[in-house]
Amino acid sequence: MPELPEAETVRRGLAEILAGTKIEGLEVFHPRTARYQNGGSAQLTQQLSGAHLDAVVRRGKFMWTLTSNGQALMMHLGMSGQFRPLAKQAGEAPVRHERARLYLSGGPAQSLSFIDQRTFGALYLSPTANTEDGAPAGCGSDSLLLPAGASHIARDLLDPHLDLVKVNQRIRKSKSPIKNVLLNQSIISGFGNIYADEALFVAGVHGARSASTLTRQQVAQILQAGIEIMERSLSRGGTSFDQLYVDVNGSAGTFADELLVYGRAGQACRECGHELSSISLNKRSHVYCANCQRPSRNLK
DNA sequence: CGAAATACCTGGAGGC
DNA sequence: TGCCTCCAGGTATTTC
Ligand SMILES: [Zn+2]
Repeated sequence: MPELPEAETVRRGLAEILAGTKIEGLEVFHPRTARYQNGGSAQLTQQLSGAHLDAVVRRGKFMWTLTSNGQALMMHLGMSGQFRPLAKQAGEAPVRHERARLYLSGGPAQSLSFIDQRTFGALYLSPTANTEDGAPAGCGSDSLLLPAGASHIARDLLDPHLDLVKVNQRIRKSKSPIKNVLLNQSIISGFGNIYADEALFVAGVHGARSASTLTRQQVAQILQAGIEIMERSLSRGGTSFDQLYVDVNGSAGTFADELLVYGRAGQACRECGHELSSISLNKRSHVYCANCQRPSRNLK
């Protein structure tokens, strides 16, 4: 499931494939992939044809590239999106789960396939505006132009312009379970179910605890754990838990075997040996160690 | 406004 | 072997 490290791995691959190229054509094989596009796949195809592409930028799990018509081409992986340069010719039948295909010139790839089993991913054009804080919109470019489609997304933990002090305060204003707050992309972006569980475990905080009951130091520990885990995962190409995630070369990430709690319910805690528990939080599973992560207060 | 519930989608896994 | 139900999850939308 693509979260920040997986999105950044893909962004780096996409940057080499897309930056400086021209879109010669576009085919959309599944209308849901263009569901956020005004006018749907017909408009997307029409407006992208002939467009020149700039750098590939990422904020949280949202990626985009600025186009020569003044918009941003948004590219979101959803939970199973993959971008693959498969050297397809126009008219060639789509491969399994291929939802859209770009035809390119001026770069290393003649085509780029968007493959997305669960169709939670999306391609669409969005207008842009300068960031309010005057800093670059995201990772991958110095441009301040932030797409409207990502304007509600907070800066992420690997963004040098993230204000950790303000984020810490904002998190502790919420009475919601801390894990729900971490998953709220308008407060802090980049976390998904995997890295939220991992960061909470490392910080020794139970995900069901109300964020407002946590100390500034505890929230700082969670955020610092998130930074370190995401950086380590990124250095290993991300987490390929179930093969739905691969990079632009089709390679899986290798961080899955370093996960401490995600997907390990019922197994022994790698810190203390206690059997890991799982509860439902926000309709998502939360795996934790009842010994290392106390529901109320915690002293390790 | 914040926050919670709901819908979307597909295929793997498990029960019978 | 086939059919059924449950589960996974990022995000936009709806509801309160
Ligand atoms: Zn433990």
